[in-house]
Amino acid sequence: MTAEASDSREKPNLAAVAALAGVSPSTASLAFSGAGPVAESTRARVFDAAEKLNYGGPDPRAQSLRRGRSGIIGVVMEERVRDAFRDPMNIAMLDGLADEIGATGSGLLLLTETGDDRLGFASAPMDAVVLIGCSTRLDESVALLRQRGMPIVAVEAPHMAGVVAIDLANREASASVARHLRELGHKRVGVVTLPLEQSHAAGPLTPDWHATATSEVGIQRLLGVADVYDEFGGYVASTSSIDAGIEAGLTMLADPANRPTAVVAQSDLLAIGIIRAAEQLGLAVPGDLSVAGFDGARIDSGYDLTTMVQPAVEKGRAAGRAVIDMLAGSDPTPVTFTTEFHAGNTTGPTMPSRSGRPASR
Amino acid sequence: MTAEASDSREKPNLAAVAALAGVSPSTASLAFSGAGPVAESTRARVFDAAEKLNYGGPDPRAQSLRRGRSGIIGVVMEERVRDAFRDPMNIAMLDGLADEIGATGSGLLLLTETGDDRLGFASAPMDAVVLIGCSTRLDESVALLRQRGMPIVAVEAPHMAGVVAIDLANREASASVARHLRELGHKRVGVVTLPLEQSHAAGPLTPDWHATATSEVGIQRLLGVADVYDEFGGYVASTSSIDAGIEAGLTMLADPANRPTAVVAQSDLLAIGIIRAAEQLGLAVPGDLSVAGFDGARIDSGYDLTTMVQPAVEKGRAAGRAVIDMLAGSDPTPVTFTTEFHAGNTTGPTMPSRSGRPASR
DNA sequence: CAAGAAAATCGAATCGATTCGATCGATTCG
DNA sequence: CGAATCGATCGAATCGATTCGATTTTCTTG
Repeated sequence: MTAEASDSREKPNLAAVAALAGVSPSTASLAFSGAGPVAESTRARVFDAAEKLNYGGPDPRAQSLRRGRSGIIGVVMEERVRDAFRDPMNIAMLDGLADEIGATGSGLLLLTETGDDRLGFASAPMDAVVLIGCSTRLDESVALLRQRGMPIVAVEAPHMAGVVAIDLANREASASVARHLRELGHKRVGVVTLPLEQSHAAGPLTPDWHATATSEVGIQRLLGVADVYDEFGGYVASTSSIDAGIEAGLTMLADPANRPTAVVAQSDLLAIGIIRAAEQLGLAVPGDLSVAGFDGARIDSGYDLTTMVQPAVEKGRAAGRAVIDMLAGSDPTPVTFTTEFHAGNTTGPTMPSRSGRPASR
Repeated sequence: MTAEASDSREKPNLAAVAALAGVSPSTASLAFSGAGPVAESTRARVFDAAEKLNYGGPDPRAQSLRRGRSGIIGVVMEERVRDAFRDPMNIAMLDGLADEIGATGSGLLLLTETGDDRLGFASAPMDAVVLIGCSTRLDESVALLRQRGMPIVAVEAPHMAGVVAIDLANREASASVARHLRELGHKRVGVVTLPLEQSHAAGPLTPDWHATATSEVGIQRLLGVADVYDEFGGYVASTSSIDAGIEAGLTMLADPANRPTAVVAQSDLLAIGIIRAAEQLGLAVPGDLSVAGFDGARIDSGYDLTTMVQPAVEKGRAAGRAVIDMLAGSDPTPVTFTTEFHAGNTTGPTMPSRSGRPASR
């Protein structure tokens, strides 16, 4: 009986197609996948049957179970989508990642770690995971993933066993900027950092920041400045954005008697914000205040920002390649990228006779 | 024999855990999923066994086959990641989408339609697909998806049967801006459009644009201007970015004798670019040139841009809700959002005595 | 104390495909 | 002409879990 051939209500499966075409399911599978030898006439018959039944090809869910691969790479970002994508560095990294991953036919699954998702995101059918800009708060989830044998690549995260690290020489880079400012004669510098803790609370940098900070990037860049300056003021921004930079700037620069002559921002967005704040307060950049950034984001702002240019797209690429290597069975070597100093027009020598007395003792 | 209990090389599965715990696989499944009644002692035994075997919980691949759901929503964007995320509107939509989708425990699979991926992306294990800013070039892929019974939601795309549409009243919005400029006395206006064809080639708007254009958004916004002005010059930008706007501006404003007094840009990024171009050419905004944008992106530029504010996040949210509805079995009603006019300081009345004679005949 | 209800557990079918080894013809070669 | 080969196709096992209906155990209650 061919009764089931015209059963047009249920979703058709490969077996139904095979039955209609008069071949075995295995042959039909071969016809679709292209692997293995199938006679042209048979192939045609299978495709005809598929079209007749409105069959759209093998179910990816079943394929991924059988093959043990889903063709999906998870990308975990700490923040919500809106914030994560406001940062040009994240986008650049994602771009590089998408480039490499896309070439293998896989897709990127966006896993923003909002609230209670923490435990849940480990249950998505992915082949590997890339951690981008994540602090340590992911410990449990990562442990779960690793236990499952899932390849994990982390970009600029604290090192963890079994996790391939793609790093940036943040400390050295930050020290370079600090040295640049010292050479220009700056004695009083302020640092505006990326969020250091998962609370993302803004406020002055306290002396005991080291005890509570969890953000690897922020910590390293702070240490870089500390390598050059014994003392410096600081402000922790709530996020990497121009607005957060303005807020930080307005706070740091508020008191004329106690104002730094140079500010090191841990991102270009923050730096632009600080410049905006300076403008609002009537300070000239770099005349009254030098501002240096970090990233090399080339933000349209009317200034040529002094900054450390980091190869963000390359970082993403490297992460992608690491994932591909791991899925192929080989274990990739961790990579550490370096930055390049870019001298712009937002930093300059200290004015000899500006504020009364030099501040550092 | 309990020989297989200590087989520590292969990845453990639920059956192995159940065996070690001395229960049936079905009970073990119940213990993990939480559905169904399981005695506390049994649950503990199962979890112990799982830990002993290093079992990380049910395999998502198998779950998605059995359940028929993968917990993954595909997001198709026409451009590559880098370009797509440069546009604040895309990010805002994605944010709203992620918000709604994330609440259901699903994730977003980024499908940038680069090159030959066209056929491939239909084979990812997703439960539904959201098309964001896509032209008609996706026809084949969409047909394939629809054939497979996959729910499809399209934001501002040409309407297609079986695809839920989330729309914006682009034409009316664009007409509003045009009317605003007419009321200010502008006779010669220029339009800078988003890419109209998939080639993304930049260049002057030709009279026969209507014949080849495929980008719904660009078309509608052009028609809106045409509803108010019989004649206008135009330039097609290569993408929605400040740089593309600068390029367009420099071209359009190059010839002083044949220069519009007002420019309508189809995005805020383009508008900012045009203002920058005007500045470069020594034109004052809005003194010599009025510029209006579209989106309400609130880009930091020193200007308060006259623009149409669109609810981008809400659009994303609506798309998310539509997806959720469809997956729940009900069919959502299409939504059309409207924009709100924002009068900024980049548009103003025409100078009575600027260029010799009014241009339109 | 027996009967019925509720709770806990189990067996077996199922989701939809892939893939390895076996089978069956047809062709080729010695 | 018999044997070896190659191409095409098929059977059956497998991937790893979920879930429905059935069975057993436990707790009430008349």
